[in-house]
Amino acid sequence: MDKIICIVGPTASGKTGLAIELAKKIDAEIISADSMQIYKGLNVGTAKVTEEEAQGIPHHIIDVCSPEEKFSVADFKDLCYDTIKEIKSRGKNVIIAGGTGLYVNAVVYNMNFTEEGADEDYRKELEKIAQEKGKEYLHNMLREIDPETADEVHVNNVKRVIRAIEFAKKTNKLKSTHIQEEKDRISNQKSEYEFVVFCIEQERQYLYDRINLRVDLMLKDGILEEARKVYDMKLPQDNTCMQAIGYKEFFPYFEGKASIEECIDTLKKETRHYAKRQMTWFNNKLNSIKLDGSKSKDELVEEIIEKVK
RNA sequence: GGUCAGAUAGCUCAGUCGGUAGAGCAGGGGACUGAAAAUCCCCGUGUCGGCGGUUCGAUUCCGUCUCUGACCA
Repeated sequence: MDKIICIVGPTASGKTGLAIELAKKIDAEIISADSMQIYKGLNVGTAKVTEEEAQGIPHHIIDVCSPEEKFSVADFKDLCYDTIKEIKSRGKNVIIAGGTGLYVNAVVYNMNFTEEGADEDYRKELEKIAQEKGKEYLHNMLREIDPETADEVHVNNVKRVIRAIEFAKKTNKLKSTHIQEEKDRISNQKSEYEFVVFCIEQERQYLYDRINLRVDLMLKDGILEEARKVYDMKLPQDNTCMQAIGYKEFFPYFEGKASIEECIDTLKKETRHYAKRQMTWFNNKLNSIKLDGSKSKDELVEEIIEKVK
């Protein structure tokens, strides 16, 4: 099979299980497209596959960083293409499964990233400006450099404003120009691989019930202990691990500022909100074939194989 | 049984000195190229508990009923 099957869907929609069933059928290995499963030690909270669940199917791009390390889409894209090549060279099929929309798009649309990456020091500098002189001041800075991007990015979205200014400084190019070039390229140029994307859809209420239930199961599986470990690492606020859902929500409890019940409710809520954002992405930013999540795994596996033929 | 509160959006509540009402949360929609599980934007009509009365006009005042809570027996 030349095609590479991608399985996306919101959190708790059943991607992991479906990917494994499919992999067994078509002799494939799985690449995870998940920005948090990248990290070692974040297991229960990120719903990382267990050895038992994996049923011998190799999983890639999991546990490739330690919690204090930085990782980005660009890193993911390169690593993913290398991994695809490596799996293919062994004569195996490739399945990409994951919930990080941007990561999936980077691979499927073969997004180009510029040579220059993030400049942490410059970001800090710009953050300081935003704090001292205000978000409007920073946004105006961007407007002078790249008015088109300034129109696109809302004043309050400081992270994006910072990135756009940083982009212009580091690459000597405007972000708006780069994005436009990329859009033109994507519509003209084919990637070396053919990707077929499937998106699992679940009825909203059912998905939310599943999320709530899954959080309860995570508690039994020791998410609290895991969160405690992350808390004790005392990583800086802007560290990626500190942003993962399932950890930071318990910090108020560790600090005696909230009850455990309150933290659990927050965690469930944040997970629901996250699922909503994922659905928006998958519906609007990625072309996919929809899968009815209420069907059995076997039915879905058949459906996928049929459509990929 | 009696007294006193309360009953307004899915939830918690605010408010209208009488001119049919608004916050937070929940929920919904959206944006997205190196932090993306992040970050950011937009969205509030609901018999103002039921029935009567006063009034040009009641969710607001009065009566009564129902329900909930607290206290007294």
